[in-house]
Amino acid sequence: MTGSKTFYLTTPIYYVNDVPHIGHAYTTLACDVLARFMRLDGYDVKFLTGTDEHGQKVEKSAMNAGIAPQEFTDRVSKNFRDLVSLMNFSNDDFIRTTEPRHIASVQELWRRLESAGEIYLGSYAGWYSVRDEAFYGEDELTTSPSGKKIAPTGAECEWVEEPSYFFRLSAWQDRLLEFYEQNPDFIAPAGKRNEVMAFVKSGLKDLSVSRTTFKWGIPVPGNPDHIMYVWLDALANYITAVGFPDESGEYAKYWPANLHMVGKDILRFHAVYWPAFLMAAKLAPPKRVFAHGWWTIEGQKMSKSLGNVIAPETLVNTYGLDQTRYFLLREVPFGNDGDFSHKQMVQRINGNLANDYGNLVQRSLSMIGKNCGAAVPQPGAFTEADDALLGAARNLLPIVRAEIRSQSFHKALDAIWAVIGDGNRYVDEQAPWALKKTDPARMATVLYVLAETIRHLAILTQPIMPEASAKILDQLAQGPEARGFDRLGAGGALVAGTPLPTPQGVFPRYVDEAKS
RNA sequence: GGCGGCGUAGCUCAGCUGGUCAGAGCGGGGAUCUCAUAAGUCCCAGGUCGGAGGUUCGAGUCCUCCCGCCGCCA
Repeated sequence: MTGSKTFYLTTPIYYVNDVPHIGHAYTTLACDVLARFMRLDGYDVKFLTGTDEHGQKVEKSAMNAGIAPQEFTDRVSKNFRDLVSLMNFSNDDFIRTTEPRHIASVQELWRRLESAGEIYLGSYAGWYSVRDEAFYGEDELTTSPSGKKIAPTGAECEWVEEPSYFFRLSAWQDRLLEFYEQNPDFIAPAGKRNEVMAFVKSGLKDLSVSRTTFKWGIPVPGNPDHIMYVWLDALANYITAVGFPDESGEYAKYWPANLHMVGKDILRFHAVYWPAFLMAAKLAPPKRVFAHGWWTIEGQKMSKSLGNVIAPETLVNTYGLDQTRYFLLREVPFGNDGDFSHKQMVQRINGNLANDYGNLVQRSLSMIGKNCGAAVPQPGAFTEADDALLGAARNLLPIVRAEIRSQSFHKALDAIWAVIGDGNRYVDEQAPWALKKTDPARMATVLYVLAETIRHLAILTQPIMPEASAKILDQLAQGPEARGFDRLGAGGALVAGTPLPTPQGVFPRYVDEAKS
């Protein structure tokens, strides 16, 4: 699988203290589907995910748990590694920001920024609330009767000044705008791109990139009183994972990244700060950042207080793994916010998966099993209808490829499902059960066309639903070597006479227990 | 407050540079095949395309204003 075509994509590194929820699963799922697709399409793919393990809050949580920060993160980062196996993610690496490779990488990045004159030592001053651990702007504060400054949260603030290193972000405003202009696909969706550009146009201030108020982080080279700003630390994981500061090897092969997938809340860091850091360090910026949306649950925002946070495990256990993967990418145009509801999930499972896809496979394969000696039937000459269906199936790859590459997963699925619909219509029109008595040879041709169509569908649904698609391909006696996209089209066509196993249902209907 | 977006059939939404653009899916109603997971297929929605003006031979599709949502920024 080594070739000149490479594709490097990343999820954000997840804040290690979080408990994985549907949002984390969604982000990584989108990347997983893209990664699997590109691999099947012949690319040399590197797919990275991981955990962000530094910062004051981690330090405190560890203290509360009565253990050292490293031990604490070792423990909780497992939650995210478990998510990988739960969701059948195919990442090639799992990075943790506490790893030595990362510390070396970030410190080298710092040195390059510093030697390029992009970092200077100044002081960070402002109204600080110890209780909130946050700075507030003068205009956000109110004054109490006793003359104290009060934050919107009601916390008392004090004026503090601490030495801090700054990154000359203000100097990058014009170059960033130029970069956005020259790379119109750098930020997606388009609406988000406009927001980012408006933000940059409104003026950038130099960015504080070190703190002296906590210790759990990566020390600034040459001045260990300072701990690096968490985002500088976190963002650099993307180059750490390809071997930076070694710029040969994987770095040369994979960098710049083809895609950073992020939630919309962290777009600014990836679309403004990150390219600025990289360009300032004379490194190439990534090619694209995609900001996806949020999920609500049954119409309500997910929140701990409402108690409606959905664990990915719950979804998988309730509805099935591939069903969950399918739903998340089919239900909502990728990039938009979406709502998860039990009703819609059941609708998708029973309508799209069981009735449309599953049933097409089952009715076709079962007729072959019963009427064609459990082997791939011998086709005769193809009719116009046969060619139409086969043509639709064989033309799917370029359509699906274009959609997947632009992260329009829902459109890719729409295109595949259009052919599934064609397939079901074809069965009705050709009525092979009637041909069985009148024209067995024609029946064999019809069933062959169906099997060959299903082969295409199953190969193409592998990235979204790896397990279910594999089951279908098993039933067509297509081994692992016959499942790449290079086998799509007439060249990889099923060979008549190939013995087939007894077909089994792949997408069971979901029956609501409450109603039965 | 500034900038941007949105408001199209019950629901979720497609509709690029103005003239088959009044559509799809789901729900709902009706018909039908019987191979299949009580699955499939076919037909039916008369929605002033948020409101009011304007440009044009002609506007969901462009302009202005208003109303209602949402995002980003301050």
